[in-house]
Amino acid sequence: MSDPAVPLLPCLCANLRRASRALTHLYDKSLRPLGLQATQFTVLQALSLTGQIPQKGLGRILSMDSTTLTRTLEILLRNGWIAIRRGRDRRERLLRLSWAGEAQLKRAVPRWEKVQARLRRKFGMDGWDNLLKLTNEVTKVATE
Amino acid sequence: MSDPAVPLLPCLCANLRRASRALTHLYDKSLRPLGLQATQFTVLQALSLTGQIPQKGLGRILSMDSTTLTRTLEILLRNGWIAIRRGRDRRERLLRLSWAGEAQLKRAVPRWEKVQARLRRKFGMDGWDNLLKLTNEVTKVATE
DNA sequence: CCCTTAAACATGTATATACATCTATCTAGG
DNA sequence: CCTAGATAGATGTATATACATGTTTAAGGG
Repeated sequence: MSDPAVPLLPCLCANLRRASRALTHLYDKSLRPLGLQATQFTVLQALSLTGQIPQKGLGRILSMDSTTLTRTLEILLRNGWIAIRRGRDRRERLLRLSWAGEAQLKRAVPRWEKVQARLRRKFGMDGWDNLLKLTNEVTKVATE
Repeated sequence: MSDPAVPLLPCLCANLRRASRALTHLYDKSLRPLGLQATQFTVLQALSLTGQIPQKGLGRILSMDSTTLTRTLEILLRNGWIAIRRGRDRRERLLRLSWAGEAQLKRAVPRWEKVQARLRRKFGMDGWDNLLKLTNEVTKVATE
């Protein structure tokens, strides 16, 4: 009781990173049968929402360094889940889901929904919305 | 306006990971002059709070795989910031801060406090407490 | 005491992440 | 047109992260 399994850490970053590790574990476990990691799923889902988009733009949306994205896109490309072409600005790479990528996303979504639903149940509607809102706020504040 | 720079993502994991990346960036920037990463600072601070503790126990507190910790501890050891000895149970490694580690932590704390204070100002007391509580809750729920 | 099983940690491998630096391309002045 | 500066992305390097697997030690049952 005085020695909880998950003690509150004094550092917001430490708390958030720990939560991120723990939560990612859940999503990863659920997606593992499809050979997908949470990050990869996120990119596929984001591409599905945005449609064709330059790498830089996707990086901004995900608050992810463009060079980090380069490595993840390499994996998605290797698996045939995305297609890349040069933009009119020939420095840009325009990204989009491939057919196989859409199919993979479609396979993944039910599993993802199950995890989401389970967590929504555990947190309650209010806790859930609060969480989304607050984490979004963190990103905004940290990005300014 | 209809295309915010930081759109709310439908996936809790994606939101949390994004916030984690953005927030880590702040802490890392602040600690960089000391050659410390946020994760390393977290381990030093945790060791300062717990005192001597086996690797497994530290992993549990941080919701971090023990093998992940092995690699981070390697870095801390290389820098002379921690000391490791075998436990009575000779499988265990008992971790503690070294003198240099305490000194390094002491150098880092003022920078860390500045970031924390700045964020606390931005979120307000309530938002701050809420954030700590909620992220802690996420860890608990995801760990069950 | 021996054997089986389990626990703690190490190691190999793959991905996630970002910084420093480099190349190619674009843009704005002249 | 040309050049200087800025931007998009690639590459090298280091750390963060976890899984599968291997090694050592402990604990328990015969």
